[in-house]
Amino acid sequence: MKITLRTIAEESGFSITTVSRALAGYDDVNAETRQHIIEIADRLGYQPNLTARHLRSQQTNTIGMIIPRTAHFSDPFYMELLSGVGREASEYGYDLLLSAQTRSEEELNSYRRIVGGSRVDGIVLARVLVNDPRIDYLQRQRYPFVVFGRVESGECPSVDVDGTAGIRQVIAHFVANGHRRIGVIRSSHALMFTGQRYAGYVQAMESLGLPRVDAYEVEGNLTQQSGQDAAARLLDLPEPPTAILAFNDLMALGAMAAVQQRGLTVGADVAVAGFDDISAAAGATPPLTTVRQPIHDIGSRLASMLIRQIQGQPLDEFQVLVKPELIIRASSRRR
Amino acid sequence: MKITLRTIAEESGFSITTVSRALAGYDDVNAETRQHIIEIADRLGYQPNLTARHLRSQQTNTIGMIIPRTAHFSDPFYMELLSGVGREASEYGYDLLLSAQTRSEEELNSYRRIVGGSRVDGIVLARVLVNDPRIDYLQRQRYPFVVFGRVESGECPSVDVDGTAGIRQVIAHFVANGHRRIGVIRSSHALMFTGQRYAGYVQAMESLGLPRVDAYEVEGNLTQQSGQDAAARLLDLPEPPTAILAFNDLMALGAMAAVQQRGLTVGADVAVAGFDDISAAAGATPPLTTVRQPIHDIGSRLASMLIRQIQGQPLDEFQVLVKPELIIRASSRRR
DNA sequence: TTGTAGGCGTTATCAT
DNA sequence: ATGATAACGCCTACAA
Repeated sequence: MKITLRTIAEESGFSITTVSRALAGYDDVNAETRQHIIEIADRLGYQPNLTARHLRSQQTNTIGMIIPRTAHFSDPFYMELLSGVGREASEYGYDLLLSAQTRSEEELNSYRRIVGGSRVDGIVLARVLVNDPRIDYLQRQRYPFVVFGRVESGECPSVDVDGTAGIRQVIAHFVANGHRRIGVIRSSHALMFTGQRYAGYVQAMESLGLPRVDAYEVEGNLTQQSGQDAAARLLDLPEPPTAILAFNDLMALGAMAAVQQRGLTVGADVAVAGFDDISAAAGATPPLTTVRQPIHDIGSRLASMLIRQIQGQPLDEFQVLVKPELIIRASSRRR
Repeated sequence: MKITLRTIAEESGFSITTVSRALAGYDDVNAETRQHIIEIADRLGYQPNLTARHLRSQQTNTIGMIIPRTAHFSDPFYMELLSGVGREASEYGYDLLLSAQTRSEEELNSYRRIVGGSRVDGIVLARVLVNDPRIDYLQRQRYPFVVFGRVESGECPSVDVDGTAGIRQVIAHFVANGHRRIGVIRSSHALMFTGQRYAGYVQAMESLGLPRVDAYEVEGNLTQQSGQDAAARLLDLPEPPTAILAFNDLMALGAMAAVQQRGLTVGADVAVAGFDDISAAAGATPPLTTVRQPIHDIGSRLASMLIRQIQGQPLDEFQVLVKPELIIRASSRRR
């Protein structure tokens, strides 16, 4: 049977009000009374009903993350982000609510349900789209949220990595290693970060005086499989690229698989590089050259920005831009 | 401003009750009335307050996992389990609440808070201890929960891997490769699975006629660092083991590092094997021989068992035992 | 077909 | 120092 304030009130003979205040530590309660009440509460193992408390206080001490169905639950990017967010949230005494769309649900509806339903106090958003309807929605609702990425229109707290600079570094590295035919497996232009990374590609090619070849540019959907398929198309070209740059690590790992499937050696025959530095990147065979974004730390940073915002504290920095770091590993070295 | 049933009631001129029933699809509402109400609800973007609904219905459509502080949030074991649990939960339309202890909190208190506070409808438990106080607590509360692992006393739904058989296979594999001096980095005997895996070790050594040497047996705490330290102690012995078996992959990876730090070659000079097959295992250099437990799938299985239990459906199997599989990779092959 | 009333468990306000 | 009352937003007997 559930122990509520009422149980303790009846057991002790005091009113629910007094019990509530005694347990909350208010000082307008007789010391003996409090003692007595606390004793009973302990004996009965009272735990306040959090749902009721949340309803009453209109806050949940919980922040939320919604995992898109496309990313599945095992996308390492989300998992690392998650671990950073969760870690920091727990420092603040917040719980983390994870929600995935139910089978038939539209993604935006998940947000409506969770946000409109006051299920959490704030939301962490990742993989921002160009003209992201989720952001429109959250802004209109004036709901606390933070973004992994960047939002041009309007201000919302965000942390992003300079994808343009990151990709420029990769291309420069390729070229320094003698590559001139560079293939790109980019992500959809619907994604915000694609534009930034693509700009890095364009800038680098121009400043290095290399022509951009249409056929060297293919699109993947961020999964490993899509990277493998995309790389296969590149390698099937009459004059295939000698270096392949994928816009995330998962696709880069797929590209390595495609290269190896053709009996070619990654690094020696075809250089491959990615973006993210998920933990599988360092462990791959050969280890993957990539642009490191400290996903875990960014997650922590986002969580603390979000919680500060929820608690009405001022943010020291509103839009954080992290410098990415090029991690050169064997996948882009001529053996 | 928040849109509630009341808002719609006022806007439409009907009572809150009628609005509630119209939106819930009850058929004792005039078709026109319903139409009208739905229209207003849509226009205002009404979303039911989930906290209120949960309080009223006494259930949250949420299952919980509590991450122990010792494991941190980035322990790959928990992350993989999490992804399995989350995936399946979303199939059932359940959300997943993650909670870590707050700084000073005892682990059991996290359970008291979440469970006693009716924050979730059920709990997934991992890393069971011998005489686990959490299980005592949950059983006394008659709270729905499932366990990754095994519980001897009493019945609770669980999924476990046959650790004894798994470890026996590893030892047999070592011996078949000519190893006779076998070091073991085991986990604490406070953990339930340690006993099972240790039994596998003892059985294998006896049946193969090898003596167990006290000095070849060291303890780690499941982290990579502890594995590295433990392996260092083994390698410092006058007659160090030629094969090292760690009770989880993270410690095995640490052991590989220790071996390599001494300028020895993993596989050729010292064989190393682990347990779990976390994704980093296949990616390690060299790839790690390990006993595979399908953590992700087990997580899914657990979630579905838990939710069925919550919904009062009968379970087809109560205590599931999964056969583990020995995955032989380069870390245990003589080059 | 619609509305009134009560309660889920908590906390805040206002009397006493 | 203590208690009665109301409210958070929802749902559901029961009454009309």
